[in-house]
Amino acid sequence: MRQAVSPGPFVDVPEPPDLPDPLPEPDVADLRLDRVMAALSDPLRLEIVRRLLLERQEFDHPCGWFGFDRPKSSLTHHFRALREAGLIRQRQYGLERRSHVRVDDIEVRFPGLLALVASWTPPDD
Amino acid sequence: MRQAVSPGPFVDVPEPPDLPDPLPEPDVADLRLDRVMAALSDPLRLEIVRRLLLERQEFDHPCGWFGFDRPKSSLTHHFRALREAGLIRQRQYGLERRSHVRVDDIEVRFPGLLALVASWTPPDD
DNA sequence: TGCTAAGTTCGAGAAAACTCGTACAAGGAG
DNA sequence: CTCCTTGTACGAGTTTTCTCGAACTTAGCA
Repeated sequence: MRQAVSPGPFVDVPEPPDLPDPLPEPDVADLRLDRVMAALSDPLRLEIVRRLLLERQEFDHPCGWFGFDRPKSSLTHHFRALREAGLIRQRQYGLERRSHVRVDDIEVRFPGLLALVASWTPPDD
Repeated sequence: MRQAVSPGPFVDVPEPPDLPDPLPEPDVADLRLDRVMAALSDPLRLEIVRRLLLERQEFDHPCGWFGFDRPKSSLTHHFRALREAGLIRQRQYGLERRSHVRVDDIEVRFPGLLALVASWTPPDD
């Protein structure tokens, strides 16, 4: 069923059971294109989603895995923006809060969008 | 050649020669995904692009054709945001300034993006 | 019992975007 | 010329977003 829903290049990695509950996030039916676009209008957030897509075979990545040179409170802000727009799902593992892209959900509602993000390259200026 | 570049459902309507020069706009190579996303993060602008796509067989549409109940200065603001992001091209015809989506350019740089906008429906709240 | 590490919450300052009124420019019809 | 229409430019007020420091929370470990 999962593959039938998302025939594109992005397929969710199957997850082991008994995971911690996801943090609050919008339901698939409540995803809004304008909100998603706004979340993806920031270069740092584009980079977060891009790298989550490229290295998605690894398990969910904690906030510090990206190596951004920003204060932790700034990162919290941007990850929350992505989660509240519905682009990523976050779960708490002990101290870490790990994230992954909601590939199936986004692909169903906005097919092809993640491919654009995956092929994005950060501006070099 | 044009069809080879853009095999998707969006193909530019051929334009008659001797058109007025377009207003200043970014070159195709300078289109930035984050800028385009920011331009499409506003519901009114999404609606503008959507309706330009749906009724693109008609000729370019002037600002007032949409019938938005907003001050003219607000509309100027939003149309300029779309043009500066590279989503629309604007030409001056006498008094009117007519707009159309840069379908080929966007489709080449961000394939599939316009399909998402075309199938968007404005929020009903 | 502390100590460290990951990340949050709060709040404030700065920057950007949105909205709109007003004044202005310029084409077209009479 | 005069009036009407389409739309711009400017500027101010408001709202949103971004950014970051400081204090706090919690898990794991020695």
